[in-house]
Amino acid sequence: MGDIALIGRSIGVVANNERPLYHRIREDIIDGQLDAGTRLVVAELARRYDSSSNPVREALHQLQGEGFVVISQNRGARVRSVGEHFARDIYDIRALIEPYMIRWFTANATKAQIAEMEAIQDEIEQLDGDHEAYRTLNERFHSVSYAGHFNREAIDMEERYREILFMLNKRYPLTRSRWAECLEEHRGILAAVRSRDADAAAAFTERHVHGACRHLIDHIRAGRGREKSAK
Amino acid sequence: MGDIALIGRSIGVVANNERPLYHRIREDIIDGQLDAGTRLVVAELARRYDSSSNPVREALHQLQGEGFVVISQNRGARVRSVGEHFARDIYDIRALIEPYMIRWFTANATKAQIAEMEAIQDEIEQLDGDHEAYRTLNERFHSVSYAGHFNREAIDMEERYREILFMLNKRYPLTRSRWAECLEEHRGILAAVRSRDADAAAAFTERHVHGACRHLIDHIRAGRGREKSAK
DNA sequence: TTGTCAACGATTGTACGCAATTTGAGGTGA
DNA sequence: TCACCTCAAATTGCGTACAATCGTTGACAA
Repeated sequence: MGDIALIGRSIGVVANNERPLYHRIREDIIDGQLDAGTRLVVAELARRYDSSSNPVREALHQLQGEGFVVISQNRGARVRSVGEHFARDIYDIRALIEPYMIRWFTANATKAQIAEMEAIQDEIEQLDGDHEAYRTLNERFHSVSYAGHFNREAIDMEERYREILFMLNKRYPLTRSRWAECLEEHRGILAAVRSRDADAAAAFTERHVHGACRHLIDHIRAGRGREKSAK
Repeated sequence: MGDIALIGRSIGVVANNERPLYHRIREDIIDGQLDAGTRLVVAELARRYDSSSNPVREALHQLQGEGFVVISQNRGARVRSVGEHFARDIYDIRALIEPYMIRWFTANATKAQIAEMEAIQDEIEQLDGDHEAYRTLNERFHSVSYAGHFNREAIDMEERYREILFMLNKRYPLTRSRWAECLEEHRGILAAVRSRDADAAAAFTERHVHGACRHLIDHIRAGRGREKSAK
């Protein structure tokens, strides 16, 4: 077996087949490797991911379809930059979807699922200012309740929006007061789920989303204020 | 200058530049030229739209991102087939989004917009069983209230879902009873908007969506029943 | 009838050439 | 100094060809 040829080939194959190019670019956008507004030059990306232009173009078009990328005629692709408006629009939608989803969860959750949520919440309670850990656990907390929902379209939408907002939120720290609110809201959700009170669960969830929205927008505005004064 | 070459070239250019390939395929999917489940073979489409494989591939990937097409690894693309489940999932989401949008419209509609809605509703009232016309006017009726909304993401989502459901609903006629319900619901929405009663407008809108959902699903089930007995 | 396997069709990735467009740099003139 | 023009480089978008790979199909044998 031609070792060298195989090695050369397999490096390429491994790098390419590891995962679809589309996923890799998407992840790099979400975790900030490619941050908002960055130009996405086809030739560059092809080199970067050790691929060629066709797969890159296809991935970019798909990402445009999902809203992560904006392609303009003859001007190429850019990572979608999420401004205050867009963020508020998305949170508005989440404020409708999440209560809808938690309602079903409240009615259908198994004891094991509830126990899992409680375990995660316990971990969160014991956290002490570690934002990174909080974001991860918060994600897990909510995904317990949404992952099993019957409405796959809603799940996918939620995921997309969560990812988009994730890459925006990462830039801003959680204030102490918001942290406290989050704990409060989580406790409220848990209590409601335990007692199978769908209305209460929905109400707490809506508060949770609106709270997150206000928190983010305050930070964006503060950030813009600082930018302006720096000028 | 090689005339023949130029002619060959210019025909291609004219046909291609009419509109982006992506739009043309999307429209053909929505209005049923390419119906659900159809295989989308790249070479075929390239011929059909007088283009080449690269643009087709890109268009298909973008359409996948938007949910109109499903691409499976090494098995090619198909027009997404919308089953009962998916339809209900989408209607569930619309039942959240549309009331949200009508609320804003109720608070912010200009007199001219309300008058426009009334004019469209008058036309609908005078219709007599013409389903085709009803669908068009119904679309216009609702687009008056949604097109001006501040939440662009919600508008785009609504439009996508409406198009997906449009291509499904087209296969089934409107029953007399559903027709009557629709008129009733429209009148309710109009009255609520006129009196700036957001809650009422939202309630009627939600009923409108749920009614449409039930109507469609009944037809799908009836259709399946007929298929089975035909076997 | 069932299972195997080879041929075929289609997708997927790669490569190259060419036209059209955008963009930025530099020069010109008011 | 500033507006405006020109031009060249960079990049996109499209067309084409081709190799590798995967799924499917259908013939054939057990």
